[in-house]
Amino acid sequence: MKRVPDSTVRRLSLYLGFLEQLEDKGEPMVSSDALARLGGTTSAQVRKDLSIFGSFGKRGLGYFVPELTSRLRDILGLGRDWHVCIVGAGKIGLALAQYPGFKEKGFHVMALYDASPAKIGTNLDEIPVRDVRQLSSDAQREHFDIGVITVPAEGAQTVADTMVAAGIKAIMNFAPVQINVPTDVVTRTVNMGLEFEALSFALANLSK
Amino acid sequence: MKRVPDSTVRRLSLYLGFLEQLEDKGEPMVSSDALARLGGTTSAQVRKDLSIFGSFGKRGLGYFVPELTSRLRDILGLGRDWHVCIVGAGKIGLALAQYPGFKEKGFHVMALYDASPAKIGTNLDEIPVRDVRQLSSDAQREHFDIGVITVPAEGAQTVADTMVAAGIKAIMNFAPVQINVPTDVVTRTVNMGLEFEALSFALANLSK
DNA sequence: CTAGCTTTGTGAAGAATTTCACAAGCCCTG
DNA sequence: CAGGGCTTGTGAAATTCTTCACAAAGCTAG
Repeated sequence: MKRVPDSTVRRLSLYLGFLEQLEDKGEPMVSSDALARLGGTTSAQVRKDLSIFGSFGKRGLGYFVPELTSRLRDILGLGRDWHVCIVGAGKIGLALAQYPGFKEKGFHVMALYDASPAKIGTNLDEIPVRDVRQLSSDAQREHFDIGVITVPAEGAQTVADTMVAAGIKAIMNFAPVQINVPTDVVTRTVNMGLEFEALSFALANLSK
Repeated sequence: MKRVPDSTVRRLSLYLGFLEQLEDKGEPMVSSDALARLGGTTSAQVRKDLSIFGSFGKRGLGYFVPELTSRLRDILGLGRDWHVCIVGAGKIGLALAQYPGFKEKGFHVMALYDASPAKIGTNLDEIPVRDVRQLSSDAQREHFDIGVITVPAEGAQTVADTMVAAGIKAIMNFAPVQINVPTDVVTRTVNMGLEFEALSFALANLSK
């Protein structure tokens, strides 16, 4: 299969968002040009992005909204439910666990893990908070697909190692450090510090 | 001035993080190769990234850690303090306001804004929570450099419009929608949904 | 059924970014 | 001070990603 640029995957997610809105409004068709305008890109880009996976449109007409929506869901692997565990029941961990758009997309937070005795044993909207030392054994039994790391920088690599050992193949890292994992494990790091520094750079260079 | 690729800015932030660690450890020098390994890239890439802004190294030796650290801080605009306001005192807004690495980098959260009467008037670690209707007048007086949007999708564009009208030139958007602003205003959207969908895509296509 | 309008799908061209590869420069040793 | 060992800085090549441009195909009207 052809290599898919990361930027294409990002845009497909965006298109899917717009398509879902259009579907709610009952729009039957959409053109690549309309999608492009919503997503801040060009119609050629939209068509190229889609063409990697097949040709889903009708010439002269555009794309059927429900069909394209469902195709994109499939492509992005959103047709099924993913089992998620979050390690680190701090501010960000809890915010994520309660994020409503999350479950809607099929990401089910099965459990939170933490090291603090004060938190272990409590519940957050039906989601149990467990001892992080249980993670290893739980992961085997509960088949977590995605592990989310929301612990401070120092603990991130240890948590990642535990997740890898437990057979988790996809890790979302919110700790502000690089984590190392085997090549068969996918990671994404969301580093808010980086985003703010990019803004700072842009501000500092506005007039140049 | 030469156009700077977004990917380069990202990497510079990463390098800066590593340099700060090296500085704490008291390392006097670092090579492009060492930085590359820490950041998961190549030494040529590191040198190209830096070469956009000048030549900071010594051939045969590498880079002086304190000097390069300070140069990168300057380049990224981290030499000064930025005044930040956060609109939306929900889970994510509060988590951000309390994020410790934030103030260290010079991003000072001056105020939180919300529409809920229950929250308005309270304080969070010395940060006041104010009525969102005050934002416009406060922004003029307090010279916010950066506005952060952490309200639900529906309200994001309105908040962005208010920020633009108040003269804010940089907006960080955590709402899962595109926001439109004039070209002289910089925005970055952090869309966690998108990140998770990228993971989902990778998982769904692992074996292919 | 034909003409005219529209929009897709896609090679080819163009632009941007990354990688290569090597001369230039610095340090150390003898 | 000459030679060997390193590492930077940077044009040139290679690769990746985006934009262009147009033939192919569908729909509508007459």
